[in-house]
Amino acid sequence: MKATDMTALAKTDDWIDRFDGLSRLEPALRNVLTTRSHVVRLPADSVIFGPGKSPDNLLLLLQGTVRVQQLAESGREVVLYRVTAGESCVLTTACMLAYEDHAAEGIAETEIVAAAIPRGVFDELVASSKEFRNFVFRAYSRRITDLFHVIEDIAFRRMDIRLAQKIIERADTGVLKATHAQLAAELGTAREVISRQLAEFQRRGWIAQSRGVIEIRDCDGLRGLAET
Amino acid sequence: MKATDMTALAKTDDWIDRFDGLSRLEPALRNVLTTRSHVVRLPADSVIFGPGKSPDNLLLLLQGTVRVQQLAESGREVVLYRVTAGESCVLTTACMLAYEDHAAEGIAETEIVAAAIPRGVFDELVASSKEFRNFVFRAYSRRITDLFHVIEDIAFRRMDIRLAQKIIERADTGVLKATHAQLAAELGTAREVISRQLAEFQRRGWIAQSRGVIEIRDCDGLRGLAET
DNA sequence: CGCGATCAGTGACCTAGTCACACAAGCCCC
DNA sequence: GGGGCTTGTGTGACTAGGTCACTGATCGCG
Repeated sequence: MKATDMTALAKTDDWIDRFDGLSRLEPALRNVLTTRSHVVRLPADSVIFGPGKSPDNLLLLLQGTVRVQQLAESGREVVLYRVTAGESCVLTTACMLAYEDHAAEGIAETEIVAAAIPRGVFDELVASSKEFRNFVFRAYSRRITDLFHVIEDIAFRRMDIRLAQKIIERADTGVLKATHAQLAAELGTAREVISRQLAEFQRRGWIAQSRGVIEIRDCDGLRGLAET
Repeated sequence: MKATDMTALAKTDDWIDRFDGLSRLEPALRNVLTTRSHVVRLPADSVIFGPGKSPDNLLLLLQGTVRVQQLAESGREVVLYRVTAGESCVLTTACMLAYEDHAAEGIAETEIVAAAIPRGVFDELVASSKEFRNFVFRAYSRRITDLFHVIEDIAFRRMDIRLAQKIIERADTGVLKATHAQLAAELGTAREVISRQLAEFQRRGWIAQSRGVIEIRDCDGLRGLAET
């Protein structure tokens, strides 16, 4: 489905059903959602929020993915989680709406289409609908679980294992388009570390590499490591 | 103020004012809170929640502190944040209420006194009060900010700096009672690393050590490192 | 006093992150 | 199609941090 189709779809209330938990909203509230939220389209690489730029809408992603990452002064970064179509950005929104400027930012990885719920409407829905509250708290819960997982990974897991997992996770058709530097930012490490690990994976025949591209040659080999 | 006093206090609605944002609750809602929540006292080292043990009350801490930490299979751990008197445990509660069992647990560091708000009352208050909603979302925000900070620390900061900060932060009167193993768990590292760093701090005359006790001798020295 | 439990110190070794490079591949633009 | 630029990758030497297998020190307690 193309973005233009989504824009049309958003005029009806059908898109609500893409969001786990919102499908059971009472008709009146569906109406509130659809009439008082608007659809936005943003090009790839847009900064959705970031230091000094907090959103005042709750975004429900209809299409595309948003990457949320943490930046350090040193220039290093680490990806915290991704928001995909059918998910909401509650955490960061509510987080922003109240507190200090922190060093996390959300970036559109692809062109995105989203329903933007103004803060007032959000508040109204939270007040009037148990379903919506469940939706919101469930979304929070999911993100926080993700964060816990990230912390566990960074603090306790070996780089080679994390890298193997990441390659498997992000290589659609056995091919992953990413530079070593991008993978390093993804995992919160240095580029050289990735280069060395990938060289080892290649030596073992698990992958083949060329500039900006990693091709999986032996998925079982990778998986064997990843599941250690 | 002793715990017994707090128990008495909790019978009036005064304790509400200890919680940032709840002080502006309308009288009717204050009443809901005080009549339908009960005060609990738990001894030090109680497990408030953990794998396989999710709370069904929202706790508002009146006295004591709760440590929330992440456990790894390897046995290593890391402290995520602490909940202190006048704060709530929203994050973990709401987190638990919805999703999978994860590897975080909350432990009473001291004897604690808390107001326990049943899930139903929580839901009712979120629905009926803008103040309460703000309170909840602000609490979330704070915790998430803490988590972001933890991630930044673990991923990008040097151990010696983190250790120096932790010592300053947790040494009340210039003295910190903690074993090397406890500090290691606090920072998510290994005991040996802490031992070596502390030996170095001692060599520089910043601290003095004895079994289970660290005494600050030159706070400026420590601070100089911590603020690097 | 003697004994077990807990706490701290140490050396050898491995993994990860840093620094300073060299080199290679694509890209543009005459 | 040969310069020059930018971006991506490879490498060696070094430091920081984590693991393992110990030893010795200290404490509590019967």
